[in-house]
Amino acid sequence: MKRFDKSSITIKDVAKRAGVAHSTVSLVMNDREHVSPKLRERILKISNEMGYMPNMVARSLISKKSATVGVVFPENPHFFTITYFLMIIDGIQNACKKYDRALMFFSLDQTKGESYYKISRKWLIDLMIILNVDYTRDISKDIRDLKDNGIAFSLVTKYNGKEKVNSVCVDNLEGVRLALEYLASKGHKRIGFISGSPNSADGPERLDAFKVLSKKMGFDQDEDLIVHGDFTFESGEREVPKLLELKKRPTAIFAASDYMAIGAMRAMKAQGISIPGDMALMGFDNTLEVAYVEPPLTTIRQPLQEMGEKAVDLAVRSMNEENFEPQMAVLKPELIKRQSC
Amino acid sequence: MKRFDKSSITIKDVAKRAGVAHSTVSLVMNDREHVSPKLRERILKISNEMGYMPNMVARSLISKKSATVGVVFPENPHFFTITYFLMIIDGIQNACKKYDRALMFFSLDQTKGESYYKISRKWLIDLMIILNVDYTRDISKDIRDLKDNGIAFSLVTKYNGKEKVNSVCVDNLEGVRLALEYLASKGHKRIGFISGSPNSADGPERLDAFKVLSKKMGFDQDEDLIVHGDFTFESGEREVPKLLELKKRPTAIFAASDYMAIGAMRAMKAQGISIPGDMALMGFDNTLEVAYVEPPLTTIRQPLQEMGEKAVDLAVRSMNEENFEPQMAVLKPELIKRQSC
DNA sequence: GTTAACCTATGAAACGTTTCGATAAATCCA
DNA sequence: TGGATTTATCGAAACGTTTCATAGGTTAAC
Repeated sequence: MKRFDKSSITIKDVAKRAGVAHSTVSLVMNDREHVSPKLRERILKISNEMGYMPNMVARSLISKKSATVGVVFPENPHFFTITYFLMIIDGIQNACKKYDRALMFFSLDQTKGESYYKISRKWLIDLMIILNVDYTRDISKDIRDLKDNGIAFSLVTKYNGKEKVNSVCVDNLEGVRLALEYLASKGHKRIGFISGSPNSADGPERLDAFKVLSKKMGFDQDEDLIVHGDFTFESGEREVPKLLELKKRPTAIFAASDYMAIGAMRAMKAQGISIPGDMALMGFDNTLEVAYVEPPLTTIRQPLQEMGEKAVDLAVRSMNEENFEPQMAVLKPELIKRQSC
Repeated sequence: MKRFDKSSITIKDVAKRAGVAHSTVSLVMNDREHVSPKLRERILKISNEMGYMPNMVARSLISKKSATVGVVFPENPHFFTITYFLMIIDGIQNACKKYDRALMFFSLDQTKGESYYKISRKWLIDLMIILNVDYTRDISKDIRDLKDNGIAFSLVTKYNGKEKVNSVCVDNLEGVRLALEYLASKGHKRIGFISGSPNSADGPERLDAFKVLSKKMGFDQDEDLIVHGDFTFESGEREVPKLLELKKRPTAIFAASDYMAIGAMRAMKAQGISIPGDMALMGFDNTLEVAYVEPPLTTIRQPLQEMGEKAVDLAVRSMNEENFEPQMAVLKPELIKRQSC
């Protein structure tokens, strides 16, 4: 096993060259007071000449802060191909730039069930973004550990535990309302719904919203107009035939995620159903792909990038502001009209 | 500014509880020899009870290794929405799991032109993957610094400098050949080409391959059958009209990237051109989106996930094997037949 | 029964920072 | 001018590890 040891320039090297104590150089590097302007100037010049670069790891060890944003993501074989998450991450990366932090990723299956808190301790992550919590797993102890130890974090999902935490989510009721009102305006009153995963925050919320609003708006109320997916493409493709087989077919289908809508679209095409001619189709999320499908999918946009950025903003505030109360940011969805309705 | 200081369990805490020196605990934690089985057992038990977790930062500082893979990515406003890179990253993440390393990202615009080497020193990154080198920037000094200091790295692009380095790329000549032979087999002999960015490795390579092969295969050789894009959607949309305006139109268009092909597709649709009825269209890459466009795009697959994984594999080997010679891995492309030809 | 060889465990030093109390120098005020 | 106050700089300690030379304690060999 090779080692690299040609050591790089440290704060002590700079100090020696400048003929001062290395603690003084440290003060300069951190823009702290109590250093005379001319000495500061001189040290800065020398450190530039020498190409000094602070060692973030040593800094991290002593200060117990890491200058990173740690993103914890759920077990998923091909996480980095799921554009839903990636748009959130794009927002997170934006924020990283703003706060000058590097980005670290931790996959839950890799960390073998280690708690969020343990991950943060292990890597001295002081700012953590938690994506898409699995509701079958009880994370309340974990959340408490994070809070008790003063680690700043946000969830990008709704959190139902009793602890007050930073979280960012979309207004699902409003999103479903936008969709249903739009479909109603197109004359639909018999609407099929493909629900999302019951083990998430969004799945049940959108389902409830659909039930409540479709009743209120006077749509057909048959039990079998609702089928149950899990947000994935495959589940959309699998579930939509149940709607198509109904003696009395819906005139529009609303899927609780874009992936399911695209899956449904494939299944519908396979049966020769024309969209929107024979049947209208709507999705939810506005992920990257949906502008490219044929027909381009009408959907409800979740402001995913904003959500990622906001999650970091909140965590940063709870780190910096003395009496910051953790908060839930509920962002507004938006109707994106394309050609599938 | 709040601080979190409720300190966590360290190796010394475990040592104290076990009544041994902390260096002994260290030996146990690292599975090193020279510890009697029964003591090892006891220490392991105690450390589990106490929930000990090694501090990776301290470990990193002393060992000058970081247990991470650092990915350096090019300046790009929305990097995390570019599926081309993300598929590579998905492969890198796979490898991270395999080698039990965490993933770190460094955006070149954020690091404000810091050299790769400086980034690696700053964060003690000992394994680095460099995505998509900009050929207008001379990185040879940077590359030499990395090599001289024993930092393992791979480029995910072809590297033309004189230093031997790990790199992973696709066989562009073969890819273009697959595309052209397929088009020829469909009876095309007048083929328009949209080239990629001249500041990359792949752009000029695919362009040259097109020129050479299209001559060899006896296709029409008009200068204006070639237009110049930069791999982006917008450039495809912008450039393709030049081909459509030709007095003698091509019967097929081959774009050097999928994004350009999709852009071209939009422009062609806007002019009422039917694909593949009026004109065939091929892309290159097989990014995520192209299966969803209408018609689904026939393209040349780059094995992006494999490339990401291979890049890490090579870097790991050059770190672990005493006399490992850096190598260039040229992966084979593959023809993906869909419905645009 | 002595010496050599080995194995286990130890303690100190090191990694590159930040922080903090102490000291020295400079400035102030009377 | 001298004491008090402020400012500038320093040195040591700490962060949580790994590593390495060394000291005891066993065992093996003669």
